[in-house]
Amino acid sequence: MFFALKSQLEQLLHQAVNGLVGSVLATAPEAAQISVERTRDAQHGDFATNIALRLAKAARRNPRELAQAIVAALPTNELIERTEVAGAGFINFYLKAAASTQELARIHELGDAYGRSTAGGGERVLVEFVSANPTGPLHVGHGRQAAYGATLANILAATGFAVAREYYINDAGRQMDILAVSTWIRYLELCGEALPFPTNGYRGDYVRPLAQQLKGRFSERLRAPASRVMAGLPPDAPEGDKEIHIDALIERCRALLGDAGFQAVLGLSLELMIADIRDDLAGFGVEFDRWYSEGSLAASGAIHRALERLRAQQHIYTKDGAQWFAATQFGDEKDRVVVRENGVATYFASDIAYHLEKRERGFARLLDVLGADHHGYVARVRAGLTALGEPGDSLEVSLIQFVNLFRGDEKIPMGKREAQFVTLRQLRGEVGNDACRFFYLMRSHDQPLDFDLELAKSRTNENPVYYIQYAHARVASVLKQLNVKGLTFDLTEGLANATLLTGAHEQALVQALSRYPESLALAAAQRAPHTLAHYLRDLANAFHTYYNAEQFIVPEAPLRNARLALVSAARQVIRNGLTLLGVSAPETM
RNA sequence: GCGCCCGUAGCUCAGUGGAUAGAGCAUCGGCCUUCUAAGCCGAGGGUCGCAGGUUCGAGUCCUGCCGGGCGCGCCA
Repeated sequence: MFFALKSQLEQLLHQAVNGLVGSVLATAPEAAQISVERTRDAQHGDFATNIALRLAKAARRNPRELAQAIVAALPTNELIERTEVAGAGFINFYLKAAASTQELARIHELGDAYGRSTAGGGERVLVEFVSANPTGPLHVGHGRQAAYGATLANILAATGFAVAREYYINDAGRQMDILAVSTWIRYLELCGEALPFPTNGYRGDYVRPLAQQLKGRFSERLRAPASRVMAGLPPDAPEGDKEIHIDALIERCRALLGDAGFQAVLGLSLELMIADIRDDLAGFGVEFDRWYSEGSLAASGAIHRALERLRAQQHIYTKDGAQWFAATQFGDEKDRVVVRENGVATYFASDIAYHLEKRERGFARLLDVLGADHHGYVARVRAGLTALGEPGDSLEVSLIQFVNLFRGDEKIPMGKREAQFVTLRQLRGEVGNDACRFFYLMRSHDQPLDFDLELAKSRTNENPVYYIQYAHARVASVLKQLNVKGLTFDLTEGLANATLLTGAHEQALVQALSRYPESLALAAAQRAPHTLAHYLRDLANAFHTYYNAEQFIVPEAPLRNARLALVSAARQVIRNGLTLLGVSAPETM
């Protein structure tokens, strides 16, 4: 069984502290309190714990005195060189060189699996992300959600959770009707009809190919004369109301095409939009286990069942002709409509049913990745789950702040209308997947992101993504040079001579490598992929510093192999980390 | 008005209640005859928005204020 250095020390500390219960300590402290941390300054050793400071008050002891007692109770261990009590009552751990060599051997032994853990205990987690309406192509904001969700799912899977990735398709409701009408109007134009495009329709160019496909499949069988389409319709904006106008247009479309015809237009539009989104995400390295249709919830009766359960618990009441869920009783700020006056269930009703269904499928933890503008939604969905008897904390939401695109100093407007550069596909095409994923991930998700296209495209030292990839490529290049010189790398000899790696840069690099499992665990626990990006930057820095300070391919075989064992371990860890981020680890650059 | 997120170096941002607050960029000065200079080394640069509070200890937790972003539909 593999344990990271940090958890090995924590186990020792755990034993020591529990050994003092009954004598020095009255009661055993919570396990979470017993932790060790990396020191910031080598003066304080490799790891340190503040446990004595935390327990001093309850134990009615001087912190330093308590620290001494804990140190005395610490089991001996082959990793620890010495311990000391320092400052206000910290316990500092100094590790033996053997700890470094042991870690180096582990990296080579475990390879791609180095850093992985079973911390999640196989808990089933459903990560739902992107879930953008299929009424248009994905934009740069969705890209950030895609990068975050996919990477978080990777990180959770690597730390022992049973992860499923899901995209919820909002394929029911009025927005889809509007898409269908938009396609149809463009289709009529292709057929030669002249008619105004509705103000509230989807005006983007992406609708035209949908119309072309429609015409290819149905020829002119769905054609209606413009005069019949427009006859007697309430006026569009600016004279009239654009909402009333488009609703009337939807009804006219249904009347002229019949339900089957309308469904054909809608179905094809939806199918093509989803295909486009799926293709875009796949091209971005983002795959889902399931694409879940909102419409299927109504069809399967899931919405009806969820509402019946709420009704049975007396959590639904009628007011103004609509049915309301008493969300305020479960922590929401106001009650919410679940069935409108016209008898149609709301989007929120679908969402309750969907989240309930996720729980029924056996997911212990529901992790929703949403745009920051959806934050008002969290309380009501949680209220719904709670009312249905599900634990409120089984739902966890990561809110992803907005993306501002810049070209140098110039901000690119993101208006829906004629914004010239808004889609994820265009962004990927311009800056490339690697820079794209990395830029999305290098900032904390709860911080708005300024995405500078010039910077992301630049192949210079200003661009952080290449810095990490370059470290990886450099190792590959060193090993290539080795072959050119007619030498081979003997890993066994390298590991056997790892004690030769005593230089400051070598120690720093080993230390950076051994932090990887901790970094991964932290990224998982905090749902914070950006911490992994920062870690990889630090690791690359330790490598580049070493690279510039020492020659690896030296004449003496033992030292050469030891150094190659070290740098190839660095290559392995960089690759492991970049893979989780969805960034490639190139052999050459 | 209410709710959520945020305020840290000139700029963009890290910073799981812990020891002297850190990176990158920008600025200035060094390093290629040597495994890829997309690299390395060094220097300067801070009232962690403001004011209280909790704590042995606060950039981090609590309250208030100031400033910014987002949200408050029988839309999705």
